Amino acid sequence: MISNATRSLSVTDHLRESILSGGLPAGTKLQEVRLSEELGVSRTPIRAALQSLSAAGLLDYAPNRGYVVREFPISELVDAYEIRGSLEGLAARFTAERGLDNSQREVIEESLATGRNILNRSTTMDDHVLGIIGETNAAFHDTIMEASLNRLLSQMAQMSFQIPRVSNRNIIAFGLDELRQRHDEHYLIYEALLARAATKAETLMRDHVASVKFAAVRALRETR
Amino acid sequence: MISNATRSLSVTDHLRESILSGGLPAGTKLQEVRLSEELGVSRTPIRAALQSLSAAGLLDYAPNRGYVVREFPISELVDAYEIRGSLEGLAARFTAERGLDNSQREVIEESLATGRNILNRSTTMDDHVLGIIGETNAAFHDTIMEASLNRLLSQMAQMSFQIPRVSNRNIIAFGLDELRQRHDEHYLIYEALLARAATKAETLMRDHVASVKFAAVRALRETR
DNA sequence: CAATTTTAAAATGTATACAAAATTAATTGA
DNA sequence: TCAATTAATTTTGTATACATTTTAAAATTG
Repeated sequence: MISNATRSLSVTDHLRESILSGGLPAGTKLQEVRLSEELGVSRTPIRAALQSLSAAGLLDYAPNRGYVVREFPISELVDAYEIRGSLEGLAARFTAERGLDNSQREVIEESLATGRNILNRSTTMDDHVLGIIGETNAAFHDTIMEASLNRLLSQMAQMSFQIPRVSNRNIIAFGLDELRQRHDEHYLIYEALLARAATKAETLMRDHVASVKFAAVRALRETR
Repeated sequence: MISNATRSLSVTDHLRESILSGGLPAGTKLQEVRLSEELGVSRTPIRAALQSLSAAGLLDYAPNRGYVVREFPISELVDAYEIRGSLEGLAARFTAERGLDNSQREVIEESLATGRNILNRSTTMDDHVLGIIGETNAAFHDTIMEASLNRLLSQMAQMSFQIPRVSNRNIIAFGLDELRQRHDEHYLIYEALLARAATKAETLMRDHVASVKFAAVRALRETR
């Protein structure tokens, strides 16, 4: 199990992981005693975790009836990308208005350089490449979200990432060329941020996420 | 205390109310024993409530250090309206795409009629008028959010309402004429929804919320 | 036999006791 | 006196026992 400050937090991480990975499919009833026996802790941290995941939107809850892994209809999953586009667009706008500090610029520039390097060198798309791209992509998006200086926005973005398959780290496996296009868009967004062009940054970011959405929808169609 | 299915839920409602009303100002440390004595319940439901409000973004939490009522900088409050605008805009678009069912149309039409009536009859703005307008306004916005058929979106909108003073029920007290303008915008939005004009509905809704934002910002400036 | 009621089992909600961590107070030593 | 350390207190985290509600199984009745 993931190690954390408290058992409650560990259990929360563990269960979230199980749900997002599909180990606990939608509809699964999560019973406190069963889980406490399985994970070797008392009901107290289990209850805390269930409540937390319910607030995060991963579980359905009814008083006196407990928690159930909630269903994620495909339509909602597609919508989640639209929502992410709007939220990250807003984040880009706020960040353009407020500016990036030195350390934030550094992080973004490093993510751009690392991404550029691996995309130039690679001819095939293995797990290594996907892993690196996933990290640099997340660093880019997370930094902009952080620089927007808005907790509500960050919290909401966090929520949208808790929808299975909607995340900045899980790169949808489209071709290298497409990956390069997405990376070029990062450059353009960064330029707009440096130029403090708020509306442009917002539009570019929204369109960028929309492109990712198209790939995700295509991937979804193919796997089913 | 508010009556609910469980003590945990009652305590949650009670504390939320206290925070949003300003009874528990930002920075207040919420200690479990103290609250449990004050509210006459054990620590268990108190802990559940604190966790829930923390997930909702009203409290800051640190392991082994407890919960503190979080600060809401004015800038974040203004941003919250931008976020609301985007989210409700998306809701309008999804609803236009998916359509309203009969009962939803009924609710909206009744809210429009009730609002029209009271705005035509009234010459001054007392608490009665504000109460009715608040209700009809909330009914209008809530119904569209519900009709968007997207849980993530609804959940996020719910979050933005938990920021003090950002809510569809708390009408910012601008003049009757302005209230009439806002009400006319409701009509236009409803028309766009009926015509299934997705982009138009989204734009109208976003602009509508932006207008409310301007009034809110103005009101904030005056009260400080 | 089917439908309803009653009863038993199991699950969630709450209180409380104990453990561990953090905070505060007291003590020690320079 | 002041800093660092230690001890005491307070606060949060966890386990467990009991209460209440829900769910299921069994019994009853028409």
